[in-house]
Amino acid sequence: MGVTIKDIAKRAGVSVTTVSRALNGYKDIRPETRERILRIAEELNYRPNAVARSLVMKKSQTIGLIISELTRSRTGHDFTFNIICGVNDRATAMDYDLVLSTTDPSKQEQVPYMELCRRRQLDGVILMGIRTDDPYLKEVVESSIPCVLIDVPLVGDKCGHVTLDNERGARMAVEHLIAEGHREICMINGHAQAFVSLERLNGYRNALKEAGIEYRPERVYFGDFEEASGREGIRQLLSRFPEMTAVFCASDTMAIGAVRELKDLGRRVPEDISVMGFDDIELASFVTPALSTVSQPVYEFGSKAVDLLIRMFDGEIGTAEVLEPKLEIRESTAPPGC
Amino acid sequence: MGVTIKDIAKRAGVSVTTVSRALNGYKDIRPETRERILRIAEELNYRPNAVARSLVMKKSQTIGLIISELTRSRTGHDFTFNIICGVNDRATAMDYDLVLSTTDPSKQEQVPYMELCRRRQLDGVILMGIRTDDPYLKEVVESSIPCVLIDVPLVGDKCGHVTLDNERGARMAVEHLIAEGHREICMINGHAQAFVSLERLNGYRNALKEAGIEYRPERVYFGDFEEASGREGIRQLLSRFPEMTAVFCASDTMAIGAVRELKDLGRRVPEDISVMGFDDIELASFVTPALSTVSQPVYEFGSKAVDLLIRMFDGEIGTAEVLEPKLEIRESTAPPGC
DNA sequence: TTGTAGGCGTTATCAT
DNA sequence: ATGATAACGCCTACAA
Repeated sequence: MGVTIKDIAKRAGVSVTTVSRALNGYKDIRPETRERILRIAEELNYRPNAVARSLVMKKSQTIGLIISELTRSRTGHDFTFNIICGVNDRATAMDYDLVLSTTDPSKQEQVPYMELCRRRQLDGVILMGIRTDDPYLKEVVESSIPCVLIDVPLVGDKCGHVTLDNERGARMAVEHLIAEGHREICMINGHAQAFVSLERLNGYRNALKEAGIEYRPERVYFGDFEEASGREGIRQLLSRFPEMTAVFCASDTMAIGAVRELKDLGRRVPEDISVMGFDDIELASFVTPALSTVSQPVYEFGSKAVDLLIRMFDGEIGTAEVLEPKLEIRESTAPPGC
Repeated sequence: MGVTIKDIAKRAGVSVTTVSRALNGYKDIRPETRERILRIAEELNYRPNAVARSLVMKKSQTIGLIISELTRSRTGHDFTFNIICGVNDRATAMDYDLVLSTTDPSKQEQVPYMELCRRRQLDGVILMGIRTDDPYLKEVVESSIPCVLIDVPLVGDKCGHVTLDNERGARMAVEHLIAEGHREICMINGHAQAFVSLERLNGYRNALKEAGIEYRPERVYFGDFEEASGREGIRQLLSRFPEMTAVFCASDTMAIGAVRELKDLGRRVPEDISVMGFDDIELASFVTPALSTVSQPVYEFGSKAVDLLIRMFDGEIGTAEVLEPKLEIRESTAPPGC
């Protein structure tokens, strides 16, 4: 079936060694011989067998993108997709192939990430969607295979991460609300098993502090990033803090849930309550009112992750890549009582 | 680094052959020997090297998912993502690894699909997003490697496809419009290099015919599935056919564009003009008014594609999998003048 | 039931 | 400048 260097060697009347060297651009080969070999390879439409090469080189030119709970969360859709795009594009550009894999902690998968890595000899992996309490997180970070985490701020010898300056993003969001005149600001946060939740909470708190507004922990509802928890969150907060005029949500999905629930409750957004999201998913600009939110350069998360990984292949140690958020003001926020 | 069957053999005091057979469940091996080998493999945390195995077996237990223009089209987002999920989940369940790859015909990539296939010894590929005028389509179908196309109705010995009954879907959409009382119905179609456009056009035409409404080709605008072309399309159609009361769009993205343009033009949806979409992307139910549309079981496209592929591995010839559309009536359609 | 030997396609070492 | 030869980790006749 496939033509191999052996076929070329035979046809060119040389040894496979010579063919291999000619093909790989070694210098110690007579130009004419090289020409001839290259020509024959061309004629025969030869394609190197990456599998054989991986075996002997112990390097597969392949990186793995491992996504936790790919299918389940709706929140992830847009975010995940953009990561995939970024990773794929950059990997392709850098001449790496990409294998996609997913895990589902709830399914108690016994054969986790590293299984795949060793089996397929992946040169490195990019991990996303992992919770801080995921039992395999430790395994991955401790393993010798280079890895890059998305939104999990760990660094190690062969482990780095890329994330957003979440504290800053949240702070910008709340500062905007304050600048508009709000003082009674609640927060609907993600679950505590995500580092981003903690950092966004810090941002919320710091913004209040700087404005001289008291931080009250009971004004923070912990949801799970999904729409339903946004609905639930706003309902609870509203009943306990009827004086609230604005809410900052740690995800657009929750923000959308909050807006919908508010609508059901007969409250207007932003006239009665301002709602700020986080992420800037595609939906954010399509819903009514269009969502004011904090935008993350998600595609860059993916491409930076690949770059970081490849730098570690080249011997560098893991680092942290912290990207900058950008405020995206649309229609869901306005001065109170406006 | 990695432990191999050689290590196990040494430790167990047997030959690698015996180890290999024990591990692969051959029967011609003494139970005690097998037990011992299995135990040692466990102890050593042995993992078979898929690369080595692929080399000798000429089978990689890997399928490729090749997506044309992954990043560029916004239309594709939701559709593509769901395909990825379906393919990934099913492939994992069937014990195949997945390599993701993309092509961009506009970039004149010289090393197309088959390159990847041969290089990585992919057992088969799933292709999506390919235009009928893509130069590589022929190459793929003619090649000996099993392939499944999404939305391109070709079958061959080792080539099958999965698609929707697009004619029926479009017919259902237009029939719904007609049932609501519309008779002046225009269409915003996708580009002619997609088979689905042609079939949806057929559905539109057939629905009109069955209702005794004259089909007028000039009432069909050909866009490119993207939002901008929905805007452009509705503008042109409206100026030429002011009597129009409804429009059927071949994609939700174009429908959303049409709705937005109508809004800009001061027309109300659905009071002045009813708008029907196609695809039922996530956005469809979030925009205002929520989009009436034709739903495709996209996730199933992905999983069915994997199933079909694996059946071809087992010797079956390519077949066509045609899935059923489902009407999703929401708020963007209503009786005319309502 | 188990072992020997050869090979999968490639690269690397060491001669020549 | 080129060629044997030996890996890489695994599988599979064929022997014993």
